[in-house]
Amino acid sequence: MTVRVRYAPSPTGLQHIGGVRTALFNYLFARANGGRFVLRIEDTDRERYSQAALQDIYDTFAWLGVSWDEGPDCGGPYGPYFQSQRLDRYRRAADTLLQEEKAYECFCSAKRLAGLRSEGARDGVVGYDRHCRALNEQQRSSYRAQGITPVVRLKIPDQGAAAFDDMLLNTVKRKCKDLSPDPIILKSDGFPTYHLANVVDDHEMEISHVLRAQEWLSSTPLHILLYEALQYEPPRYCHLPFVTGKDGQKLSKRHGATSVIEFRKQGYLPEALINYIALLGWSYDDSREYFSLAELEKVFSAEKLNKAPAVFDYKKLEWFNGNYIRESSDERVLELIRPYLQAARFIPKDADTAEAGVVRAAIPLVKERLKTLSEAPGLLRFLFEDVTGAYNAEELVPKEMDAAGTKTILLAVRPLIAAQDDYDGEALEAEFRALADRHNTKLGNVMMPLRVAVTGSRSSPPLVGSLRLLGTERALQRVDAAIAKL
RNA sequence: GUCUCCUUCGUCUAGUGGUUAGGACACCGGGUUUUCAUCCCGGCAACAGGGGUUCGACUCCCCUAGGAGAUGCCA
Repeated sequence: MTVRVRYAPSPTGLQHIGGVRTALFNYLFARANGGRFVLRIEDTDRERYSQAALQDIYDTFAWLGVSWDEGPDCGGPYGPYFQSQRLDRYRRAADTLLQEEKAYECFCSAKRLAGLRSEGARDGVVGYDRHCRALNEQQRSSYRAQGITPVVRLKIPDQGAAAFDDMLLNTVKRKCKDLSPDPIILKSDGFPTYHLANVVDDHEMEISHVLRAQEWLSSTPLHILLYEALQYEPPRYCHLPFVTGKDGQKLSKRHGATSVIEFRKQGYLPEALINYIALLGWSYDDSREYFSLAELEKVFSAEKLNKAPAVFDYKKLEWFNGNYIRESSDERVLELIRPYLQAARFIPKDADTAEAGVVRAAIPLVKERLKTLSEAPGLLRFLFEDVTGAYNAEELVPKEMDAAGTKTILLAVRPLIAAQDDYDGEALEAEFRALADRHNTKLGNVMMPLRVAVTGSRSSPPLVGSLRLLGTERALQRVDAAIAKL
């Protein structure tokens, strides 16, 4: 059987970690099994539809490097891939069900339904009371004459059960009486609900496997009933566990960033996100966890999926990100951090400027210190801004020294720097060492005051390299400013 | 309330009847180092609880507890 899977997002918000993981697993499943990956836009909710959200779907996956074989942007033999352009098919399916009396029209007002819900909440009874199921043709005409457009509800049998075989959960069986009574499948605006639309489309698009989040598990029996009523063959289902925050609840804003675009803005690399997300509910073996997308496409297997929910660990993502930054070429890191430095107004928008040259030279100094790209401006600030106001005199003074001693050291360091022009790293360091010896102190007690003076912070990129990037003139100014503070 | 799913270190997980229960992140300690970071070494730390089945259970079954999800003219 040809594997055909789909990712079916609804363009109502930004692509978030959970959705992207579902998409990734579908994509990997298709790739690993020589199948096709389809993007289908489920834009049946006109209230929440957003053009920006649609664009975000395209942007997110382009950035991640995940592409589909068929979709609204690239076409394919099973189009259209916007559900809003497939309304006739849903209508036809609903009409068939109506004709065969497997569904019925319902004229209940939103108000009546809301009343039902609040009564239900009080009495512990939930769901529609099937009021319109008993309507006769005369009553229906009368409602229609009043200008009420009906919705279509599926008749859930009160006997029997719906069962399916989940790839992860094995046999799942639900009694019909435990299903929500007679759910709406076609709304009064002529649009289908998710239930009808996904069944019709998965069938027509010949989707073989549906990997989706476990939040759908409880409505899958309903979908099975729909497949039976429509006399379609259902696909193979695989309900993926949730991605949660630290508190075990569905990942949401209060846990931190959730949309991919936010991670992107914060300076995460796509390969880090892909690698980390792939490991949320999936594993390869007992030791390997470092994978490129291309490698995942080869080794992904649904048998290794986990059925327990996974907590999203921001720290581990950071660790992956730091690794991928370190593994990147200096040239790439330069390109990656450029926008951040531009946003900080450290370098102009033009690509090749003197400032860009300095940044290029700084990459080796900062690369292994970056967990996210957005940390770059902080590490390099001293190269672009005067930092003499960023610290106070106490920070200049090492623990085992006093202000006077520190001043002496800085005064002694000054001519060493003044004499530099090529900044031979080893030579300068040797001179600092000699100076420390002469003053009967540790190298650190020479370096720390100088570091604070030059970079404005007790932690910085390697000092000698930083001095070289700063240049003699500015370095001396800062040493003088530090001396003045003491 | 009802229905359902889930349960191995703090976190992600390996494990499919016999293991000193392995790895990674985090954390702690040590080393390298001019700070920070990288890197290296080491440490802490788990089978939710109770019953079975079995010569033997983390692994199979049942119950309990805890967590989560669904219960929309949203997906």
